[in-house]
Amino acid sequence: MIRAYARSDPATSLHTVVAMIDPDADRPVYKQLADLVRGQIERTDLRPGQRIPAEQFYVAEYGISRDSVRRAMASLRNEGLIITTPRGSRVRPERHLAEVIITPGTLVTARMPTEPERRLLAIKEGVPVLVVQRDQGDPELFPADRTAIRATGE
Amino acid sequence: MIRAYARSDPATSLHTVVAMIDPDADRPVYKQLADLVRGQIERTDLRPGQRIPAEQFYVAEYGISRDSVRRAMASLRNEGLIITTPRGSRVRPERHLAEVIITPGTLVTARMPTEPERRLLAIKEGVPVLVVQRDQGDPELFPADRTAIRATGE
DNA sequence: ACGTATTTGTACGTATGTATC
DNA sequence: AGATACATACGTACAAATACG
Repeated sequence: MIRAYARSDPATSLHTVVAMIDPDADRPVYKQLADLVRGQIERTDLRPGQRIPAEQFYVAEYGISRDSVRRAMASLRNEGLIITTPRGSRVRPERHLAEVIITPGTLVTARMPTEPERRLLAIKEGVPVLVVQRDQGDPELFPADRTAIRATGE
Repeated sequence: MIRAYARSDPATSLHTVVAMIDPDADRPVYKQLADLVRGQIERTDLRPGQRIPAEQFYVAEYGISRDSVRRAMASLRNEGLIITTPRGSRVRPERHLAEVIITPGTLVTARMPTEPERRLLAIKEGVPVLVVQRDQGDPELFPADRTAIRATGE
């Protein structure tokens, strides 16, 4: 259960329900914040491409440490839900997937790229690679945020 | 380039080449350590299933902070290279993949599971899910460390 | 059964660097 | 130049889980 309190803004007379974070809960603070922001993304309260509040916002809003905020954001990055740059974080934009055709016999797996592979292939955190092993040759790697695999009859 | 120094152990008369970490290098300390351990895993100096030294070992060995060690290990976890429990970390054991057969038309993508999905499906950090979208029905999820997709003619 | 040691997990603090607006 | 925001890196403290004597 997510705790909340109601807040009124005297300037706008708007009432807002603000989720709370309970430092004494069983779930760690940083996971509570991750859950909260993940929920906002899944409900599209935060839409693809939209800016996510700065770390300091969450520090001030919930009275938690920057460390906890950063660990929450790291979780969301690793889930592929947000993208972070030194200018801030955004909800990951909608994916446009190019299709790669595979023929019968082809084997497909997925794994996370190593950090050097990420740099080499310009892959963001939280994005797996599809590993396509065709009958003979070496496995080919495709970033999963740009690629879908389509099976054909021949 | 990884810097190193030679060390002699008077008790055993063994000479060892020990990699070093340069706090003044362009590459961050924690990435240098991640590179170092990743290399040991790729060269199978550290084998699948084998115990990885405790955080304190790296703190003492390289004179870096626990924070840096933990961030290096977090990187390797997110790359799916190691598994960490409250008792320590190990090189991820060899995968045994069950094959899932797909017929022509089927679409396959991959993404990282959310943290709640991970708990639900008992998926470890650094393991993507394969998303199999058959002609009609809902997408099915398969943990990529237990599943390979095989395309067939019909 | 019980305490102890080991190891990772969480959470706070501080400081400084870097990139961008 | 200054403000903003994230990145790195050091420190501390205590909690939780597990293995062992």
